[in-house]
Amino acid sequence: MSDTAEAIMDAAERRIRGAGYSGFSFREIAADVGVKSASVHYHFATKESLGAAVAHRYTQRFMSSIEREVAEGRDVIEVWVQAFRRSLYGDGKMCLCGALAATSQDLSEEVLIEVRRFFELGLERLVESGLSQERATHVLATLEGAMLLANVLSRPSAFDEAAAALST
Amino acid sequence: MSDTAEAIMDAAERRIRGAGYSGFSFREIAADVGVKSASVHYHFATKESLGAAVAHRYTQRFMSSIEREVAEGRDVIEVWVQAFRRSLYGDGKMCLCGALAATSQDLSEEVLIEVRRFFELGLERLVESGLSQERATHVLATLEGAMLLANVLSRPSAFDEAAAALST
DNA sequence: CGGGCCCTACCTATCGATAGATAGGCGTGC
DNA sequence: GCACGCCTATCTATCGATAGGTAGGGCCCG
Repeated sequence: MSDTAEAIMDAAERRIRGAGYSGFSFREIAADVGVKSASVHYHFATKESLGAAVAHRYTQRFMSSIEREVAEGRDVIEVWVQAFRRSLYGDGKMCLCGALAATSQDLSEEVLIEVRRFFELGLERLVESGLSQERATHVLATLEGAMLLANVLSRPSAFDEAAAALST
Repeated sequence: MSDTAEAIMDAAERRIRGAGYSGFSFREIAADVGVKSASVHYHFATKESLGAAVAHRYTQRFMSSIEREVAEGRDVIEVWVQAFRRSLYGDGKMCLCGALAATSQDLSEEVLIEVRRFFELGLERLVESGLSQERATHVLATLEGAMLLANVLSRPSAFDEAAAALST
């Protein structure tokens, strides 16, 4: 994976987390990176393949981070809350897969598969950590919803308010 | 408000709930209603004004329904859970304002104001019903996140799993 | 060594489709 | 007769995608 391809994925990730799948274009990404839109097509043949690649990388990174911290013996719920919280307070944007999931009906199959994978893997990890299926779904839903509220209200503290009940 | 204008808002609401703000066009709406795109512009000068009008109507209807049911003496949490659940099981789509909020960074100010209003009014109503600020935020976040998961996973039962903890 | 060859990583230019938006005309009913 | 509702036709901008070309680096073969 070349530096340019990485930079393209970074730019696409930023754009998607702010404005969803329809919220970014090859020209914008190209401008962000400093190349022409045709060069973005060189690295990613279609918009779908770029979207899917970004979602896949996001999921890998996210789950790896979670697994590493859980392996350190930290409380599972706390690890998940902090993973989302870092992302929110870091740049004030949505969870990438949350932003994509909200408009799931205009995602191509290729992208949808990757987005679903994020949520399925997430629930799987939570259940493996000892939570019931109900509790796992509740935790993931609350964290995604908390990101949504904090973002749209431009009030990060809304995330903490919503997530507080998970820790008790 | 003419029948056509109502039909335009109905069509826009359906499209937005499935694919977000960028996920609908004047031509699609026009085809849904059975007129030409220029006629949609006759009723709503700009896409922004249509989006804002739809979000405003959605909020009004939603809050009115909630208030009516709460006035009947039903449990507040149960009323909120059922309001979202009906929408999900009815047509398998997102909460309109949730779908818009997820891509808040590419909404115009006009639309963003209406979307924010939904969440601010919602929190206000929940607090007025006796919930703490934290609890109100938790409930709204969980319900929005539960809609998100149920939709992207095409598994309505995920909503019930996520929301179950709210009723206990 | 060096010429031929292919590959990577970009470029310019352009395609057809579609987006939101507008101008101006036609017909119906009060 | 004029306001309303909808039309045809068209505009400009932008979309994802493609065609075709170029600079430069590595590699093999004689």
